[in-house]
Amino acid sequence: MMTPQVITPQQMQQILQQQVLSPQQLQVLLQQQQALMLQQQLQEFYKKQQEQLQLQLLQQHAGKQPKEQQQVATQQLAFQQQLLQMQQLQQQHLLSLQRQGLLTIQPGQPALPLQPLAQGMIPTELQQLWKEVTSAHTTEETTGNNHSSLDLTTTCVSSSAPSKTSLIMNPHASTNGQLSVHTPKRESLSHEEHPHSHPLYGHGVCKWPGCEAVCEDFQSFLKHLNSEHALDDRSTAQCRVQMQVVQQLELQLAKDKERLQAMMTHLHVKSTEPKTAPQPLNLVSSVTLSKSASEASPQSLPHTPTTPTAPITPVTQGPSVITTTSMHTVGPIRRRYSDKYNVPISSADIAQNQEFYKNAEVRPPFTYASLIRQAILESPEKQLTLNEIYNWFTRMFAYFRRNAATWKNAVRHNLSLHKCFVRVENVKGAVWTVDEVEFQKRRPQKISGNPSLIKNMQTSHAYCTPLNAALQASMAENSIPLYTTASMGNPTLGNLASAIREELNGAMEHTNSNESDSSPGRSPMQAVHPVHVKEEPLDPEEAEGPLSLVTTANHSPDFDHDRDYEDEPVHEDVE
DNA sequence: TCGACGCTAAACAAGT
DNA sequence: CACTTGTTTAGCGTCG
Repeated sequence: MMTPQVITPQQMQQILQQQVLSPQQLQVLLQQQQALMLQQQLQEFYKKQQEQLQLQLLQQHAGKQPKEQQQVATQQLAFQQQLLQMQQLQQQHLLSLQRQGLLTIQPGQPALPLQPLAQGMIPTELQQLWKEVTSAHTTEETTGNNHSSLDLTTTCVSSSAPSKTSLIMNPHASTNGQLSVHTPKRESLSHEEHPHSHPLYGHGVCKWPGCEAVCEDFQSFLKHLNSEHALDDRSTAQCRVQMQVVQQLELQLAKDKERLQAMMTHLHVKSTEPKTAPQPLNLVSSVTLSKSASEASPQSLPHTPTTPTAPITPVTQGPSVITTTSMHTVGPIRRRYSDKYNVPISSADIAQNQEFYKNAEVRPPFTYASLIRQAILESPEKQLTLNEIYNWFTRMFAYFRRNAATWKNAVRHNLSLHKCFVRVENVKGAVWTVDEVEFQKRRPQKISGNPSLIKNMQTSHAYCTPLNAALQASMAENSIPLYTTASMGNPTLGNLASAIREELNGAMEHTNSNESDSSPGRSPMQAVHPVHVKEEPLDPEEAEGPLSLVTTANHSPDFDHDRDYEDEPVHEDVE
């Protein structure tokens, strides 16, 4: 961690899951990783550019036209300068990274960024080539620079490769017109309208990449711009770098937008359809509810939209972009996914999607255990009677308003079977609580202890934007794979993420305040002592783990009103 | 192939 | 007796 290296996603996962780092450290780590990635990208770009230049030189080697000798000379010089400037640029970038504390470069550390320039680029050789070639040098490099120096700032970034970007954008621009807005014309217009809101000028500083020169006012900035960032080779090189950056970002954005669009389309169809198509495949066929309903019906029934948390892509399908949505066609996959990640649905998560589940007879992608746990944890006392659990199910999910015998049986079965559900004898009968120790105990083991599982997690998310480190830790803890930045674009995913964050915040507060919140010592486990404990002999490790209730602070007030505690007597006399 | 896991079905017991 | 609650077993499918 001291010596910055781009760590593998797996390593990142491990770090996150083992939680050996504090959130702050994680954040720093993430930023460092980003910086390093950027650095590597730059290097690659430089390499590419060099290769391109060489290629150009070679290609034009045959058809040399001894013309414009003067131009050749100047361009040759410019070329050399460009090399120098690129090196400078790299160093500047590195410096800025160092300045931000994102990168620490040891003195002895090999100068990463300078290598690509040095290798494969023998100046004399190139000069030779250049000499022979440059006459016909009408590459895009020059065509792209046919702007006034003042113009350059905007044209380079946004319009120097308009064909390319627009090509990328086209398919998506139509989906939501935001991208089409991003045209050079508009930008330059906006500059004219707001002359003092130059994108390269802000907070009295020139925002030219790697510059950061202080400019008292806008006029001095303009002067600086014209003098320091005139149309020269350095600016050109920098511009190209910026172009590359922008293109990559746009590409990424385009991908994400496409994904988002597909998801939204998918969800929209889903959320409206269910009502109009009541039980297309007769879910009521009493028996084999799950098989008929969740596996067969989806063909006509909307697939569960809840894929939100479905980051895994077990099904190899054509439209890779929408893998998460299409995987719902098969019930078992949903099941598998949900139980594997043991999705701890937070109140907020359900709240975000509650309308959908309430109205659409779509099977929620959560296991019974998860749902039961959620139901219990949502209750103020963190305990529910069986009937209350039933009510929660039917209230929250339209899907559970039919085939009661089946899923109720499943609920009872789960309650009895899973150690994490503890039956507690109460004044007015028995209530069910969640043994968080038990519940939390297993999942981390599952994940952290099983490398293959880690491997299976989507690897890219290790480089996601600096998410709240705590959030990531929470995700890891909850066995929820981290999401890529792309995935975060998904509204439902976002919901989940925010829900987790919310949950975590609550948990944090909970721990920080040392349970000194509204109900001190009101832990259900303390409130009533279980009279019935599942025969499971207590594992020695079971008692350990002060994390017990920490992650359960997901009680959402949003749902309090919704709960129908006919008679919530469980205001047990706790003290 | 095997074990773990979840879901469903069903039998059974005890209590209301 | 019917119903609810709770336990347990069995079979099946999926996944790693």
